[in-house]
Amino acid sequence: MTARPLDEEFFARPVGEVAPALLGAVIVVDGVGGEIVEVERYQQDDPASHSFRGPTPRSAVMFGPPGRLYVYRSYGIHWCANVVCEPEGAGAAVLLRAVAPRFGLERMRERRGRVPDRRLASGPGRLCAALGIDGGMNGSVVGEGPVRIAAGDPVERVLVGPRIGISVATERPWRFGVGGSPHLSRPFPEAAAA
DNA sequence: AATATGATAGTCT
DNA sequence: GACTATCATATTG
Repeated sequence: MTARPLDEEFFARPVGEVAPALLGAVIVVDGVGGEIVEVERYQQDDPASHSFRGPTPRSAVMFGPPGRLYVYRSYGIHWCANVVCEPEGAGAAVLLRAVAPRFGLERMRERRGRVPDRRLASGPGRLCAALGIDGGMNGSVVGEGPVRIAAGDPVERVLVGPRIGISVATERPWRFGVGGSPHLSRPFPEAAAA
């Protein structure tokens, strides 16, 4: 891989650009990872975002510099990982929802137990478990610590749809996926194409 | 295959 | 005191 590492400059752009651009990129944590195949976009003008009501102790990282990890606990059990976008203060981030396993498969299987490879990292909680991301990595700089993200091959078909697991702003089509990937957390409601 | 439910704890009102 | 940016298991068809 002669892949270009994605740095702060990449993530400083509008989250609406960064989110789909992250599809196909390769995330690796301590050598374990793969291709990003599903993400969601969040921003401050967004009732579903943790940044909606301004900075709080939890969401503070979202308002910090771009290119950092925002990790939070979900439903008391799981970890979910985002990458902060846009200039400092904006409160925008991209939630990493699914990865196609490519490196460190053995390690992922150890951490996830006996599940089919297609479900190793297909979901925000599963992804964090498989890659070993936890709250201790909240605020860490992508590219400087164990977490690396590199540009990947262009994605042939980008799927777009409503986000998962939220109860407000469901009309915003801010979930993005790699068309045809068997590693999506859930299928996209595809418009019938004939 | 689709739907239902319980686990579990931090965050905010 | 209510509400999650979820997941695994159980149940029903």
